[in-house]
Amino acid sequence: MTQETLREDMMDECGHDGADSAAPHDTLVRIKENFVDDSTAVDMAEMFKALGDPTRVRLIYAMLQKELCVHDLCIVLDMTQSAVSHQLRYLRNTRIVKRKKVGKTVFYSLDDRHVEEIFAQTLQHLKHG
Amino acid sequence: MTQETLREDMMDECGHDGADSAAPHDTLVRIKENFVDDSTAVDMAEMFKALGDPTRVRLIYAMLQKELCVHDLCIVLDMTQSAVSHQLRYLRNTRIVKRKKVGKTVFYSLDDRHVEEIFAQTLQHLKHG
DNA sequence: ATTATATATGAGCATATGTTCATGTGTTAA
DNA sequence: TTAACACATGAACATATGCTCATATATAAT
Repeated sequence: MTQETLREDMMDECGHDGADSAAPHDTLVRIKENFVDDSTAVDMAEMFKALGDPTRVRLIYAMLQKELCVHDLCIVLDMTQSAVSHQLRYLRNTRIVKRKKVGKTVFYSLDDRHVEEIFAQTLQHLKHG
Repeated sequence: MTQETLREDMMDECGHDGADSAAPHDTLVRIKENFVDDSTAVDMAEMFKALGDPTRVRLIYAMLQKELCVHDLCIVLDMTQSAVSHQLRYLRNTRIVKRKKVGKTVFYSLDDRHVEEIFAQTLQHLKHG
């Protein structure tokens, strides 16, 4: 066995199991049973992916200070309106930001207070390293 | 002006400025001055990017429960050793996990307590939506 | 020494991502 | 109605990503 997928029904014959260099069978079974739901993992990954781009991080930072329209976000980030608009759509689809239309102007703001906490924790992590 | 980059020196002539539909000049200047360092935004984005994949989310979830060797992580995630190893390297390069070698076995564990908090906050965010 | 085990890694490939360019939609002003 | 403004969006293109396959390295067992 070199590269084929390891399946649950192989756990019994896995020579690794029980050796003191790896976790006992029961432990692995328990971890698998208590494991994250697949769709939850996907949802979390999508959330992080949404935060995983410098432009979007900067957009969020700007909106942390104040609700802003697209035009002003372009100025603050020094980027084209198209690029900013595309990224705002991304953040909107992920429900990270919300829109408020006033005349022909559209204001964007954060849709969730948790993002601020996530940012704070991440900054802590970066300082630690 | 349709698509060219908006620059700071354009803020004075920006007709948008001062209209009640957008932030006044001073506010934008202040936001730009207090703005995130570019390299900080990049670092944060890289951190989030590292968390922004279902496989890596699942790896982290497994290690939240217990330090585990590569072999056992393959079993828990039901993925090939190569795929898991590649992703572990990614997480290692981002300093999210650390290695501990015992004989020919390598144990991986989380290198930072903040990750747990970030995951908790993110779950809160997902529930809210 | 030879073989087996545990993990790491380079190359290749299909797909995803982020920006630009051009253009579309909706709203206000003249 | 026409023009101007604010924003949205599809197509295209270059780069990045995540997996597989084959193979390398390192340690242990025979």
